[in-house]
Amino acid sequence: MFDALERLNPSQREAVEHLGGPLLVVAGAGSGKTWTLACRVARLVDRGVKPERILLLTFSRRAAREMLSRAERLTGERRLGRVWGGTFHAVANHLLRLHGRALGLPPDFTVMDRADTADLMDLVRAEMALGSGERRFPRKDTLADIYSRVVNAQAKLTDLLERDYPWCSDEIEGVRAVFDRYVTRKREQHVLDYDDLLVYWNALAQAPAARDVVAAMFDHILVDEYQDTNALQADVLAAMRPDGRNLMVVGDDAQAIYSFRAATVKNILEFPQRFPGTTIIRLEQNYRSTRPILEATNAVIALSPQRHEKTLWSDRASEHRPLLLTCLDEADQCDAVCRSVLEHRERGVPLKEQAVLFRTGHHSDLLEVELSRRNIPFVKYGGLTFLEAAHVKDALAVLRILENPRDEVSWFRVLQMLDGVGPAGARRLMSELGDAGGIAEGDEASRSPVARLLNDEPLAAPAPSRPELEELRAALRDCSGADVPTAAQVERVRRFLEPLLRRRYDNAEPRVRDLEQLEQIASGYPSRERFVTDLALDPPSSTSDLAGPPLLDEDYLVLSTIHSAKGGEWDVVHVIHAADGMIPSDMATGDDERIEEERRLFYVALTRARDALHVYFPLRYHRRNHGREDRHHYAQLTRFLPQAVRAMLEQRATYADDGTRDAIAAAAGAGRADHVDALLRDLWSE
DNA sequence: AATATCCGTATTTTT
DNA sequence: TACGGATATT
Repeated sequence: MFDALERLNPSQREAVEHLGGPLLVVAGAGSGKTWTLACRVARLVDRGVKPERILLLTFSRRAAREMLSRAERLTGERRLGRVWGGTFHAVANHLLRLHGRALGLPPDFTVMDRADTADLMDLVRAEMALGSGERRFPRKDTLADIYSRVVNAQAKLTDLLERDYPWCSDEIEGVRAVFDRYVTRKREQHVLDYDDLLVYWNALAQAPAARDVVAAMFDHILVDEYQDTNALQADVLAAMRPDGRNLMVVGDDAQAIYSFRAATVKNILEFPQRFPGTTIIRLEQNYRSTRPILEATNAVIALSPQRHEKTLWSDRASEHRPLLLTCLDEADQCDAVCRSVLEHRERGVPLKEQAVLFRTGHHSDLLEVELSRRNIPFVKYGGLTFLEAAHVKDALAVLRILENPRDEVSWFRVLQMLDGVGPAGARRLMSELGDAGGIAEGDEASRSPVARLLNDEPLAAPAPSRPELEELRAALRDCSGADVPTAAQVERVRRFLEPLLRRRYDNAEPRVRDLEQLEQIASGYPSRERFVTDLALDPPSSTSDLAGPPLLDEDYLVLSTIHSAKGGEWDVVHVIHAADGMIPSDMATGDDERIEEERRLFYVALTRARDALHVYFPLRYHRRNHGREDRHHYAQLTRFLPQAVRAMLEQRATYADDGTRDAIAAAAGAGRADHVDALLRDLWSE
């Protein structure tokens, strides 16, 4: 412990040792933030603070685990597992199961994920016949977006619609009505959405009866990645620690990349005003990257018009500048990445110490195919669609009606899987089940919809659905026994679903295998409740989470969306698709705010590199789903690498310098006039 | 009247 | 792949 403290620089040590008033640590990329937090936790315990009285709020459960295991290595104590570590949402879930009763919240609530939220919105939207008028009304995903932003930003609907959704402003009455009904419905059903978790925590921390109990549970609160928290989360913190005593937040406004989740850098910028007496510490020495890499990344963020009040420096000398590699097209880019990865491996950098980063999940599709072909193992973080696949949601819906028979969205889903049952039929069956008292008060156990199904009560189901309905009954019955392990329940549900999947899909095999995978995941859980809650709050974040342990001792390359790479670092980082339209994503090119967020995103990607940074730019993109095979268009290098920044990079191309290719390179990389010529050429090049 | 099915379109990032 | 809208089928 003592050793570790010696190795800290003075600012880091101050952050570790600070006691008393509120503390804001502005920690630049690679400035040893995680290490400092881990040291602080270790030091607090060393001083006699009980681990279970420390609350460590992080951006992901992975980050909490990582920090706590470092702290354990420091103190040599195993007890740090008792530190309350995790996301705001996961911590809220635990606190509300313990103390939610004080707010009249049933302790057996279930948690809805984003898709469920949208589905419930859609149910309400359809009931109120809002989609069928002659005017267009926001879709379910838009409604869910708006709702979530209003709650998380603690904004007025009117203002938010005007500012961020002007095309929906005219429908404000309808939107309001949908929200009202949506809230009523989820209350009746004992379900909480993500936003509710924070809202209720906030209420709990302010409720006269509960306030003292909940706030008094913790002696110290530490928050990581504070630049990516939202107004509601800041309110929760203020409610837990009105005077900011023993409250520490760490973050970097230059790395704010979650405004789409209503996060706001205001939280970190205005922290000192909100908590008077704040001590501010800046961590400006970068230990991660070599000097040439840091110079380039500093240059990238310097072009941001917002002020970032710090300058990072490094004393890690190196001759190697970051590489900007121009490739012919995506296939060429894949080839270049694979070759570079293997070269680095030959020179002693294991695959695990290398990462390929990209803007969106599917940017790695082609690369994944190529890696498999060349037998290079990899895991992918972010952009996973596993839980979004219809058949996985179907399976989970069955488990969820067992867990919470009032869960309307799940019922709706399950009933529609039956042959001949569509939205209208599902609605009718539900009211038939519900009328008997399922949703009403009273003797719930015997009258819930599940109970009625189990009791073989007759239902007016359409003829083709009858046999499947009987199968569903059998499956529910088998799963609701007293000691059926979670994995066995998933297995039973899979057996029920298999024939339905084969009926619905041409090639059901991969889907059935997905359900086997789900069974694998379930086998790690002690209860169905923990399983369904965890899938909502801490879904598998990587393909290795899905594959299970066998991969763990092997070496594998890391593929990750930039968002999921937050907080990570690797010896060698490959950033692919450095083209306008990819980064910045053409979904985000509307207003300056969003462009600036894309710039920070690019900055986050670049600053993950310790020793080597390679940026790849494909000149041509083939338009796949667009009829003709060899249609393509020329890309422009990302606007975040203008000439002044490029001068700090080593620029190369994958191809030999013959005239034609030079011309293409110039056209795509340089001025707009040339770009126009390239577009012209595109007209006859096919 | 309700469901199945086909076709074209548009697909960010995540608790 | 999911959806919205249209048409075909039960």
